[in-house]
Amino acid sequence: MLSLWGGASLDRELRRGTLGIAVLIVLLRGSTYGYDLANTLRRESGGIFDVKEGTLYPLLYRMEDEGWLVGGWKIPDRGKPRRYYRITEKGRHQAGEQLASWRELNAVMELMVAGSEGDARGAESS
Amino acid sequence: MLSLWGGASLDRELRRGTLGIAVLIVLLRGSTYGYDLANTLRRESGGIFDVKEGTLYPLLYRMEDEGWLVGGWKIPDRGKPRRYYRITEKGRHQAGEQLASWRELNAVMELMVAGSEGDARGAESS
DNA sequence: ATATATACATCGCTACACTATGCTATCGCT
DNA sequence: AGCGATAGCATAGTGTAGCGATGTATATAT
Repeated sequence: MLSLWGGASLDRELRRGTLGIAVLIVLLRGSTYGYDLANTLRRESGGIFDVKEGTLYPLLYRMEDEGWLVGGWKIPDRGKPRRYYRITEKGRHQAGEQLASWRELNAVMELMVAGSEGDARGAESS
Repeated sequence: MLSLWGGASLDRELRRGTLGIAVLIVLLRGSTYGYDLANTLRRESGGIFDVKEGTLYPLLYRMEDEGWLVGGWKIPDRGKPRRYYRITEKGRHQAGEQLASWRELNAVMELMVAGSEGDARGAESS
């Protein structure tokens, strides 16, 4: 693994917090379970969200505690029991809020970039 | 000041990592010191980046360790000594990389949102 | 039989943001 | 002269999240 950000496509730090939004967004489409959620995230993000069990399950528990999701067991005809998560009204609201925050943050970042573009050089006013 | 995220301080997570990019971006304009950097970030972000000393200084130390910044003391005619940070070539490169990653992540997020927009309702296929 | 995929759970490590605190220097006010 | 506010850097302590590792268990493919 990389120490801070050196390589890799996208790093821990960048994904932080964002993963939560992504989970809510996917759950807006309908209820699903952890394993499937992980695969969906991995597939649709082109591998950027390569979420581990040790990350995803605790995240889902926290979201359930917050009341954004409700989980329930389903026993399929064959295979292991799955815990399906459905987004609540509160969670739906959160998804909207967090997405708005994300976009605002994005706008702020781009503004700051624009403010730096002109004088990127000529910095050493020592 | 943008209070979103259910009050419970989840925007912390969202800022994580992003703050690092923001610091690099501001330093692209020229060298500056911690206190001023904090104010610049707060002002230009409209309060989103309300960075605390306990966050900023360790972050600057880490970046210096990584070789993205070089710090040096300057004694002003009046006032306390300031530690000015200048971005290195390596840091400049990092800024570009991280910004590209940030934009890629942003694009992925918007794609997933678009994929959820149609069936945001009608989810409860319990 | 054995490997792989499915599926959930949790311990333990590490990193990091944040609070709180401490220190010193200067400025403005009275 | 006294005092609070602001400037400016530093760090110990706390809480929490990501994630690797590991465990459990079933189904399918080779």
